[in-house]
Amino acid sequence: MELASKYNPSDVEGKWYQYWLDNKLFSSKPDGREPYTVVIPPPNVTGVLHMGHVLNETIQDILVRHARMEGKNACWVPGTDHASIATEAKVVNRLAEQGIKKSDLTREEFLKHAWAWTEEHGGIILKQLRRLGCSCDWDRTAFTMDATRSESVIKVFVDLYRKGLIYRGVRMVNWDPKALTALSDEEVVYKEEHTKLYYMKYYLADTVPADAVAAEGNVVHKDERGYYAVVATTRPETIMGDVAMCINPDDPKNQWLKGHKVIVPVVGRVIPVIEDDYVDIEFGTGCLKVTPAHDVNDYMLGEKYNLEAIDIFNDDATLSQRIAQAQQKALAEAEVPQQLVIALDRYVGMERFDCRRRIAEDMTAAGLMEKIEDYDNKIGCSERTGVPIEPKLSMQWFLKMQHMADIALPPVMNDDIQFYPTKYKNTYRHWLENIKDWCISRQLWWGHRIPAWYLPTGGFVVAENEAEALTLARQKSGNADLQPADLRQDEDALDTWFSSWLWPISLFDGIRNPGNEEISYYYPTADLVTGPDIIFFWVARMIMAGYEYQQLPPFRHVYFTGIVRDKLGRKMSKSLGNSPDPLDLIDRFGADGVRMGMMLSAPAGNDILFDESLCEQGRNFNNKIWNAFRLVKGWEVADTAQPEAAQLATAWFAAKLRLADEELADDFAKYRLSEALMTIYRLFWDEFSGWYLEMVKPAYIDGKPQHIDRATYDATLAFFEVLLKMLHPFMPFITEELWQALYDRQPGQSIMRDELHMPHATDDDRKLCADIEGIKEIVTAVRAIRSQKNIAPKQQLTLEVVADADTPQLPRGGVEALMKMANLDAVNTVAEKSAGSASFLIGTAEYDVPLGDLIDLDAERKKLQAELERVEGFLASVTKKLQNERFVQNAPAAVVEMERKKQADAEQKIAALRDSIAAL
RNA sequence: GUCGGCAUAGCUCAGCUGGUUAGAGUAUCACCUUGACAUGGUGGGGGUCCUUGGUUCGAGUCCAAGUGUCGACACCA
Repeated sequence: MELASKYNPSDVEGKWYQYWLDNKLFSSKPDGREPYTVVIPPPNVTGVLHMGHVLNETIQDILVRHARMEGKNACWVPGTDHASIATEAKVVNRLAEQGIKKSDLTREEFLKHAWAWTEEHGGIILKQLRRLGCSCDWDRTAFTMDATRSESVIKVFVDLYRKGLIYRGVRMVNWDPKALTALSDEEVVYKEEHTKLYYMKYYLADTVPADAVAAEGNVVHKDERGYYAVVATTRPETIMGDVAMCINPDDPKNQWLKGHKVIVPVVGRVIPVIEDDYVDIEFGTGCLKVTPAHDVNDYMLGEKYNLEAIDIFNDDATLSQRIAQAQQKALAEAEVPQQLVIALDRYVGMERFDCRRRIAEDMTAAGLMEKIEDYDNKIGCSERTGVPIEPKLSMQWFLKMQHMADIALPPVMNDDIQFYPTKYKNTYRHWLENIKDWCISRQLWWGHRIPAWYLPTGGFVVAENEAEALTLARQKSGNADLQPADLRQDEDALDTWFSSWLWPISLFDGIRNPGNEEISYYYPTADLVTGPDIIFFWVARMIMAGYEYQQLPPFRHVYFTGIVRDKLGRKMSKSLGNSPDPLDLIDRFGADGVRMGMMLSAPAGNDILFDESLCEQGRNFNNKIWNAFRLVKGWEVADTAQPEAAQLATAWFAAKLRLADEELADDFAKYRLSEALMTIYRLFWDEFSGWYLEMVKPAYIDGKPQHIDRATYDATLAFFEVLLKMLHPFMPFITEELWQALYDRQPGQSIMRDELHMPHATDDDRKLCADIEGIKEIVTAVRAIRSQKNIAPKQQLTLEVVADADTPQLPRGGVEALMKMANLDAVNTVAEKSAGSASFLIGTAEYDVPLGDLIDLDAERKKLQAELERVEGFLASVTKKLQNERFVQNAPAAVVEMERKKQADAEQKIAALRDSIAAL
């Protein structure tokens, strides 16, 4: 078999993926084995693969393939999310490009377009996951809006409503004026902005007695128009909704305002001054304008003091006609100076930020603005559309969360569900302890429509379908003649997360069909791999749903990945253009190379600084494996006796593999996947290729490679197979390719199903590995001498072992191995080191290499002198420790003993070094 | 503002319940066009473990304060 000297991933990756699919190697059915279940965090149905996915999906695939090779029944369920608001926004945009406005379409027409878009773009990302090698059970592919999932969502809504956990009511919600929908608190992100703080004049509407004004501590404003209070705000346009001014009753500056009335500038409405200790005396002037319709805290004040809420905006955050009406009403009720009033008609229909600019200008011109200052503020914006949200009073559906928090907090706190890294337990607890009700209705069409029907006479019923709704409606209204057409279904859809919180259950049909074989077998799932940014959106809510509907956690472990950043630490983003296209990377480095590049620096929970050079490292590793394979498969086998060196090498490497397996098991148990990969990387590159293969490799005689003995050959292939299996979860493609080529395989066989079970390592294994480490140290020392003296690797040298009671006995075959690895012609035991030789110490054992003319006495002396100084320094620190009585008294005997040994060894080394220097 | 994480080689990070004058990968330097692999081999250099105190016989590791940095949450109109 002729093999190219370079591994070419594109030749093999597509081939083996198809092979895995053809042979149904990813598919899982309940059986007697232990299940290992992972549900994918469903990507947006119309999304495309980005680096964050690559990280996330690679980790899942590693865990799944690892479990599969342990003999578990691994089941990784893929699927996509309908992403209500994001997808609807995309569809609206696309329609806009075609000149179609959403408002011109009926719900049915719009949904037709949305489904068309979904079918056109849906599933692209799932295809891309195949390029990455993901071993999902594709027959199970689900969608949050497919029939099973949709029915599950509706069933849960009805159930929660009937339990009294879902209610409908008017509340202050986060309104997205671009998407024209309410949002949950979690969908609001705060952005730092440079804004202005406007100080506006609110003139007194009545007379203040002179003594009240004169009282000490008051800060009084007065101009030719009279007395006025100053109110600071970032949103001057909202004065149109002002219904009160509020001061802190203990604020000395504003005592004179108590019990009076002020005039809202521009608007002309006369409003009372109320008192509440909510107001911060230190902020601004201590005077707060109260606009209950447009601020959460003002809403609270409005409730408390029974104030009217004047909604000044339309749904798209343009100024409503209502402001003009309210002004007319106000002006009719009280007489106010003309100069304080501007007719509000001019602002009607204006966009909110235009209005802010205009009203600030108008007020300044009218002398109603005291001053304007720069101000840094954090503005709540819609996570999806990016526009500032508008607090708005609105009728919505809510889920009561206290009960959910009560069932979801304990299991995480007591580690029934384990978080990696554990720091997220704090974040989780904090959120659950301060939880608010979840606004679950969205003014969108793309999503699960709320199963509530309104009766013609008022009131509503909640039911799983129209027929059931009709029955309930007839009962409720007492009108047995009620017809379907008399009922009107709620127009709103549910929050996307109201379907994804059921994902681990609904994927196994556990909502519609409780206790079925699949849900009983696969649930709880094993590991969830996701980003900490959706800990509240998704993780916490899945835990709630899990306990509410299965009385069990949805998963046992949560692995939080970090954010993928570029090598400068910047978040990858489209606008920065610093995000590589994963498919392009796969084309260039192979999927295995990209997976390795991703995993090399991805400790759980830390952000990862992604650098293409890591993929290059992955590709190089592939090439290394490939070439090791070429070497081994190129050997010609003969039935000759196994050399002692090879006997030793095979025994050693077998032990090494057992030890490595234990290390890997530990890494996997702790989810330290990048460390596991690094362990295998070094095992393959350094130990196997660098040491083992070099030890057993047949020599060349007269330019011809010798044959290898069968025992060594067989052992080597077996080692290779174990290494491939260890590596398979990380690099599925090359390991399959080589596993298939290593031995004759039956059709349909795969490394994926070739379980890896290693015997435990023993103390003998550890001893043998330590012995080999000793040999490696000697080899390295001889190589260093070559390097320093510029002696060609081909030139043979002689090693002398200075015999001594402490000189370690090399294991059988050790000398032979040593000679081969260090290219020695002999290893002689001597009583005294030769003159003109370079010497070195391994532990306390002394070795030297006679160099004849090549010896540079000066350099040698310098080297030995430096070493002597180092050891003397070391000895000094050890001796100091041992002279400290308190150390000898207090430290454990074993520690003291070890220090004594170090002292003795150091002394011995020093003596040997002095001898060597003298001998020069 | 409240809470939390992190700070170790140029870079990215290990370093477990304190106990060899601190390790890996990568980068860098020197040498090597050897017969699996130059996407390679061999060897080398590189660290006041953020600062200051404390506990201890002993601190990279534990405690406190500070500095820097990142994040979560809460926000002042």
